[in-house]
Amino acid sequence: MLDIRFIRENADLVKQSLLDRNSKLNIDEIIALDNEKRKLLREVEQLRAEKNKANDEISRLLKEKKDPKDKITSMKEISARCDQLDGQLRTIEEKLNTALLYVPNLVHSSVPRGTPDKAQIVRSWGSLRQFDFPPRNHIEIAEHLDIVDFTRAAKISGANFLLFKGWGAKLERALFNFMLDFHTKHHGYTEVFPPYLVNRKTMTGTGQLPKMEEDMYRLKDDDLFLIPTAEVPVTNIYADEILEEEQLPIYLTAYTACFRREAGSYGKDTRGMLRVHQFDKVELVKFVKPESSYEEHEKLVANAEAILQALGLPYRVVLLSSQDISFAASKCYDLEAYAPGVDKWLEVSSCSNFESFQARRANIRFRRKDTKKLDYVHTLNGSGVALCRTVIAILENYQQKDGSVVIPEVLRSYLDGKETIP
RNA sequence: GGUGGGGUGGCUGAGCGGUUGAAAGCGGCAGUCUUGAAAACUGUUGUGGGCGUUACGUCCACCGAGAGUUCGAAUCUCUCCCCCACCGCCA
Repeated sequence: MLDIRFIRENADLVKQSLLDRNSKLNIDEIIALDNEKRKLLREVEQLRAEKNKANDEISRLLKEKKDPKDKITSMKEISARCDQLDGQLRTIEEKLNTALLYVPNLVHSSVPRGTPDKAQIVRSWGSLRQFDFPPRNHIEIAEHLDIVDFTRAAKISGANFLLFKGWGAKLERALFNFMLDFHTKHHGYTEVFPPYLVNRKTMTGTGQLPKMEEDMYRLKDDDLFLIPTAEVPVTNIYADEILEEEQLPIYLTAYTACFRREAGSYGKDTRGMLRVHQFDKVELVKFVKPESSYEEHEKLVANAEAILQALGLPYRVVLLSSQDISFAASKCYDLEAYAPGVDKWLEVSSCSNFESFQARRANIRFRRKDTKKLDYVHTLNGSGVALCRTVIAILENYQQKDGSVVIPEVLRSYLDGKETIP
């Protein structure tokens, strides 16, 4: 969420940012609401001040054993007027607060403006493998090795669910174990294991609600939501808390399953393993001081890249354009691993700086040591990395002519020392 | 799910209709003392917001959340949420 005062004082800047995002949101309506709110607030507060004074008078009269009847009568009047105005004020405040929850974050100056094709490939790593046979795609490989059962997954849950089997299931487990170990050992992250079900407040804190409710799995009876990413529970760990400056930066990593309805995303990419309703992901979350958040962002991306490098998967780093970054983000890099079987660059990580957008919503602050003042932290997160598509990249990059798949070296200790599947 | 007890400032904890933003203690900060530190003593110490001639002043709000009673609510009533204990169920 943006600070209403900031919006009021920088209306043109906010409008330009909305244009850059191709958002149709009307900021003038919000500013008008804010003006109306402040006007009412002034009136209400004036009445309240009168009320307080009258109350002191009554109190004094009672103490002096005098009759406060006249005062009480006039106080009744003030009270009634106050209640009426207060009601109006509350209605406006509610409208304003709701409207503010729909305003996306400002776009950082380093983000290329324009449509998604304006994204910039910042760097690439690894070389694309030259095959001496036509590479198969991951579906063929997985079915041949009998490590994913698409048919039975559909039977027990529906389309776009996966059932990993045998070495497929083990590979999945090996991957997230390896990633968690890597980030905790080499990158200084603390591992957490959060709940998969979260409440409405938590979903609002990171920005999924109220705008994207349709994309979320929701348990109606309890008003709980299945997390679409560990970002949601992990970022909210410090909701409504005040951190000390010395505690920052805080680096957390978590493995969770992620659940996405992706309502309306039919068509391409839905077959097989590219877009599924449940997938595994290791997430990286940072809480940092505002002045260092862009530096921390670059480090976060490097942490995610290290995983792909360790796995030996060729990838590229893409700086998303203003119309492609998510609602809550100021700046975002995607990591795309190359999958030769489908001949595609697959998004396996998305690393964003949210600046104070989420911190403001979730009310995560810290106290500065020198000035003793409170300030919102900056939050960042990135996948480190998302499985499923990483599995695809591994299967397609490491496939052999005979149909087997070589296991990346770093994973072997997690797989009984095995070198190939089968 | 049932019964009982609770939710007050950074923390512990008093207050249970009228100068209570809230006692006291701890912690934090500043000072005195000290070669320095500790101890002791003294002072100080919340957050958010409105307005203005904006290093300041002033007003308003905030005692889990919301509604109600009342001239007036941290204090009384109701609803909800959360925590603790015990019971039930259970991996």
